Amino acid sequence: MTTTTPPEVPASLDAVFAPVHSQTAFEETVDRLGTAIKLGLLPPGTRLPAERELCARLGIARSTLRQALVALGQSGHLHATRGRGGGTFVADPQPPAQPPSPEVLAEWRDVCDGRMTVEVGIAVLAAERAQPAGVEALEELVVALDGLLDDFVAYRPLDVRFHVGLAELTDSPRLVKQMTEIQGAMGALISHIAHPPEVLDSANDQHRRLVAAVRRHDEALAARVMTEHLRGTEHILAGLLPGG
Amino acid sequence: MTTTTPPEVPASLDAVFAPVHSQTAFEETVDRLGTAIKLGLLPPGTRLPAERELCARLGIARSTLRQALVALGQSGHLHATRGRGGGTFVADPQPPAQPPSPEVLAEWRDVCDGRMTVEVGIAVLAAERAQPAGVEALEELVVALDGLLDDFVAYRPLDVRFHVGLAELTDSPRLVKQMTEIQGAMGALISHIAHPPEVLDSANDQHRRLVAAVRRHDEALAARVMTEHLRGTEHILAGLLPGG
DNA sequence: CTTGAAGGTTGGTTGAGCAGACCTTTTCCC
DNA sequence: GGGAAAAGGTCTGCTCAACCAACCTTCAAG
Repeated sequence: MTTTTPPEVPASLDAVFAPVHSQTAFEETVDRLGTAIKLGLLPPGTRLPAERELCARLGIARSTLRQALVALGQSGHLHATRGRGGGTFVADPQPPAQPPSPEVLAEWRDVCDGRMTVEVGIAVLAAERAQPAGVEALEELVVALDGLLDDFVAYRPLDVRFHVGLAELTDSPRLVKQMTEIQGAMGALISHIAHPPEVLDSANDQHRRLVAAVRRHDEALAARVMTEHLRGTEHILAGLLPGG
Repeated sequence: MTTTTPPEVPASLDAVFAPVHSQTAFEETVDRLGTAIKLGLLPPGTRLPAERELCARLGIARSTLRQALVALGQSGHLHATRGRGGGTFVADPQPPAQPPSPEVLAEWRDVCDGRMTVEVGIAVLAAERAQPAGVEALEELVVALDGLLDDFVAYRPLDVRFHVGLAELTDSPRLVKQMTEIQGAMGALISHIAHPPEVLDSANDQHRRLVAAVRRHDEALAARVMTEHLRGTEHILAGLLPGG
């Protein structure tokens, strides 16, 4: 046995030893359904599958699912009616969005960085693989968005659909999931800032150019337009939030 | 009340209702430490912090941490010595890597797609923000890698360091975490395929060009080189794995 | 006005995780 | 040589999330 001291763990590996946060089934369920509702993936009035079916699909016990449904009911996002023909429905109208918590605000730059990489990477991959059918669906969304420039509450769900739709062009479940997650994180940030029609008009113009680049399989252009598109939001946030 | 049937959930939202998999603290700990070891972030011989300190850092009970340490000990990745001056050490040498499971193989394309977006996005952001000091660290890694072209087992950990180092240039904890995760997923795929020196030489040449692009803040070029770099691995995998 | 499909309720069981005290081994240092 | 200190190893009891399996209540379709 030598007397050399063994190498200790360097400080650069803090990430490995960061606190673990074991997410319970209840928490993940609330999170998944909650973000899907807030993003407009489950529009107001939608009827969820019956509890007995849903808990089977989610792979959790019905009691656990009910905890989540009750929580989302108390926050006003869901309501349930009993008896035959009843069910659990997405509330219409939805409750007003909560202002972002200090923790969310503290890491807004990190969220934007995550969005930048995910969206740019997806834009490139989508440009590489896009099929005409998928591109046309996006073009329809762009047209629809043009009619909603003065109503951000209506604009936003379609905007989410556009970005998720872009991810779907990559034909990769993992990327679709990442996109919805990052859009959910962004939603908490941008739902409380003003979006004048000029801004949305400019944003949708970028959508249009992005679709054109994707259709032509121009990956570099798609990346550039997407960068510009996201930078717009970042600049607005930088002007309004701390640390900007 | 009208008689219009409420909108049901469309089939396109399967992702929202996919099974939840509540990860326990034990599982996440094994996963975190295990991948850090397998990636070489914790090199053989490294001494981990004492159990009492580590469980505090991880925010879990000592008994839970010990479960994880015991598990990693049984798989041969860790070994512990008792008494003053003892501790828990990363095993040297490490046990041979396990062949990838069928589940991992089944989704290898999805993993590669995830890697493509994460790495390309990070390359762009790194090119935008890189500081000279960080770039120099990467250049040193490239030089070191040049000397290991005929020894993949030694090459790989430094390769991981290179890519994680690139992520660190973005100064975003979230992106560093994503990079380590995707590298861990890749490790399971590529540790069992042949890597002749010519391939590694070519790969490291791409590293070199990537660093040059990052140093010059040439985002488009960085994206292009990174795409080429990753495509190399994909082609090799496509030739060896099902569904290629 | 029955019946079936839906949400709502209850109680018991299991197991992960926690807390903390205690034991054993080994080395450092007076 | 003999503590004292520092490390891993063990044990016990508690809490609470999650599960399971019934059973109850409501109410619209037929």
